[in-house]
Amino acid sequence: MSESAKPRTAREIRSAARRDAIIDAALEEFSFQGFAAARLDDIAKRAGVAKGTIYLYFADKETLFKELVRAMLTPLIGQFEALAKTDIPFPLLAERLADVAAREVAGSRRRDIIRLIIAEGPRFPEIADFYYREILSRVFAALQTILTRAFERGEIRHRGLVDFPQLLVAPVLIAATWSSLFEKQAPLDIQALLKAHIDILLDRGSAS
Amino acid sequence: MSESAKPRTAREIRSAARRDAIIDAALEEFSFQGFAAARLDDIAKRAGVAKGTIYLYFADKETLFKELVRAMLTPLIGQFEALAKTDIPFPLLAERLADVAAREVAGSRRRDIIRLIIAEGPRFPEIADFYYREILSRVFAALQTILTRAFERGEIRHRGLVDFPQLLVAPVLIAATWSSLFEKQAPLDIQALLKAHIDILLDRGSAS
Amino acid sequence: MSESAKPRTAREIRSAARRDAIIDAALEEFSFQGFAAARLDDIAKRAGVAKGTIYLYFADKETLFKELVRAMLTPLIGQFEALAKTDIPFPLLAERLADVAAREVAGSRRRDIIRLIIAEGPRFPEIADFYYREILSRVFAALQTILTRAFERGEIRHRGLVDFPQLLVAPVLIAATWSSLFEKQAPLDIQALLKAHIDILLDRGSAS
Amino acid sequence: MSESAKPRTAREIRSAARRDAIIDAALEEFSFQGFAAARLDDIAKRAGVAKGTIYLYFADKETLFKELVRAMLTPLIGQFEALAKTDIPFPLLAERLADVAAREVAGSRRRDIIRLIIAEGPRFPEIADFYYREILSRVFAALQTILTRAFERGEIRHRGLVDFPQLLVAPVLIAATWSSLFEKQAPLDIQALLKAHIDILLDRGSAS
DNA sequence: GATGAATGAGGGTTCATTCAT
DNA sequence: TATGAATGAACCCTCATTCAT
Repeated sequence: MSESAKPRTAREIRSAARRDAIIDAALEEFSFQGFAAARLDDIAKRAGVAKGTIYLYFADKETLFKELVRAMLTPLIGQFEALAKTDIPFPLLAERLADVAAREVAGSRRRDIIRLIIAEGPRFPEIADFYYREILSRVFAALQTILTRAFERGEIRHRGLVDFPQLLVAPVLIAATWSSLFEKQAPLDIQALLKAHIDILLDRGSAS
Repeated sequence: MSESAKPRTAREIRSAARRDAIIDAALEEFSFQGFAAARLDDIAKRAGVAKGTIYLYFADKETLFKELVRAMLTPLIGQFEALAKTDIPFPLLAERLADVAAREVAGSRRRDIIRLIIAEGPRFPEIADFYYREILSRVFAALQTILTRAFERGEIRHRGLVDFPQLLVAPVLIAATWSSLFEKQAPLDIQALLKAHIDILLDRGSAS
Repeated sequence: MSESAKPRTAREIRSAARRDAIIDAALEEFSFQGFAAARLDDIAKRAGVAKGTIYLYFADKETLFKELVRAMLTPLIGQFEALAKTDIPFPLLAERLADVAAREVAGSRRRDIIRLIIAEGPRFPEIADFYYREILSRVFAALQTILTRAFERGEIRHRGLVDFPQLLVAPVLIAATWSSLFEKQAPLDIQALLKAHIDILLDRGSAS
Repeated sequence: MSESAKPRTAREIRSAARRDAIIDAALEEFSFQGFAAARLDDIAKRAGVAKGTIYLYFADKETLFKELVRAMLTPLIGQFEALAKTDIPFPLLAERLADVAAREVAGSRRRDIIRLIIAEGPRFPEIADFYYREILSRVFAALQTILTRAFERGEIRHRGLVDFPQLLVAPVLIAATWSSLFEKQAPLDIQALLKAHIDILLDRGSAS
């Protein structure tokens, strides 16, 4: 989870493990309670460390929050950009993207990060900034490449998708929030939802 | 804004106005700060009343929050269900819905309520419950009626949309959150986004 | 103790009384514990208020400390400058000053303030600044006037006293700190000490 | 700086050096911050040792503080008592004392110890006790011998000085605190101040 | 009803002290 | 011996809630 160079000594390994444990616990607490309501006491307890220990790894609550977001999102982007570079037919690519999205979204942790960013973004402009700069802008740049190519090849029929790649990912966002909030009331089959989405975009499997 | 029976006496009118002022102020503060970080002091100041006055209208902070969500959402639903009952062609209906959504979404207040529900839902299951029961389930029931009819009439070509009405509204959600978080970094033309969405669903304006 | 205009309404009177009670309690705690070791909890308890109440009157611990010093010292200076303006013979004036000093010094409160300034001055340059600007510089200006006049009249025989008025007040300082620290080990007769000091300066009562 | 028997082995020498380094660092930190506000972390850093190392040499923070005071003051007294035993004329002796005082006072370290004792005395009665017993009482005993002899020889004309040796040292105290607190606002010529003091006591250099 | 001073529990943060390495 | 990561008690400050006016 930590993006820095692999630690070598026993102490460094334990230290990195602790840092990760704190980040994990923080994700759990922050995403359930929100930033303000989460208590460092609870995070410490969940991470199995003393309250003061958190301050050996993070300057304060806010820094912990920002590091958490950074740690969760950074690994995503490389994986995604790699996928964008492959020159496979769009229908195949779309299905792979849907697969990854469904798994990443279903994996409760990443879904909660998305919720956290939506929830706390206005109060932490740096978070929104970071997220836009490091993640969104790169994701959308890659998407635009993919979609332009697909449109030129005739794999998709609508310019609108090229202009608004948001339309491609919108169902992922709704799936993430829906399953986060209404799982109890009305569970959602994310895989099927995304499949239907792709079918519509590719205009296949229609009608009868 | 208050949904209760119209007040009659001068005192009742003043009282209702105060209640509304508090709710308005609360929306402003809650949606920017989140529930936990918002301060009753600030809400009172913004509403132009003393801190203690809030307790004459709401039992406590949590109750104020729930009443706020209820007050903001309840008026929406009637308006929406009325629209669903009209038997106009789907393309026309879709455009009207997009129009309403764009305006309601652009109107910062409602967009912030959506963000609030996403943010605080997990900590206030009653809010999520209420929202699902009173709003979402009714919205989706209406949508299903509309979409089924449209599908049977051949106005839309994909069953998937009938099974997952979420796909119809997903762009509204992404427009709401995007404009709430990234207006500064990359403003979004919501009207154009929704128009492109409808064009894709109706398979019109495609290609060249 | 508060230097502001006399409060009039019942609430204002109670409010001013509370402020004074807090200042009194703070003096007690700060002068015994020092700034860092003093606990707001103890100050509140001693003042008979809740911890939070202190923050209604003072922005934080540091402000309370500064206000305390200001409140204790400000009333002193006027009284002293008035004395300096009277044109009585120096020997008489010196005795009156000694009297005031002995009483103010013996009055444990002022003596503790002096100790506090000595103790915390280096860490609170603003305190040292304020003390020098508002108190010391004015005291020494007045003293210089007094001593110059006395020297010209032949009431004192040494220029050195005019150049270093500190020599006039040095015994007051030592009396204050001595009685604050070593009362138990070796009580000091402050009145007699100051009388001996004046006798030396005036070169009277010498030898047998 | 350590008063214990000279260490012999290499290890003992290193150990004694460390102890001294810690004491030096502690003096610096304690005298600037006061006992409560000084941080062992900073002392360790300044001494160039790890935090835990301090506990190998001192039981706890309070013990370190007391040892520090003891270590700084003990060497003073021997030097002073030696001076008292010499049978030189009082005017000469007084000038030598003034010289020593000016140098010891100007040397920031000792001056800060004085400030520390004044500041922390009430909270550490043992410190005040120790200081009175080991230093003050012996200093004043020696002074009384000196002053009695000087008075009997006619070198000074006032009994008061014999009864209150404090009057002899008061200017040293004021010089120490003044230069510690108000160097910036109004620097003090300590040598000249003490010279003027002696001139007054010896009744020389008077008038024009 | 309306006010806002007062309360005090709660949480973020610091730091003396310990102890495994 | 020496280290410094880890601990957790303690303290400043905030803020939801109460209540006398």
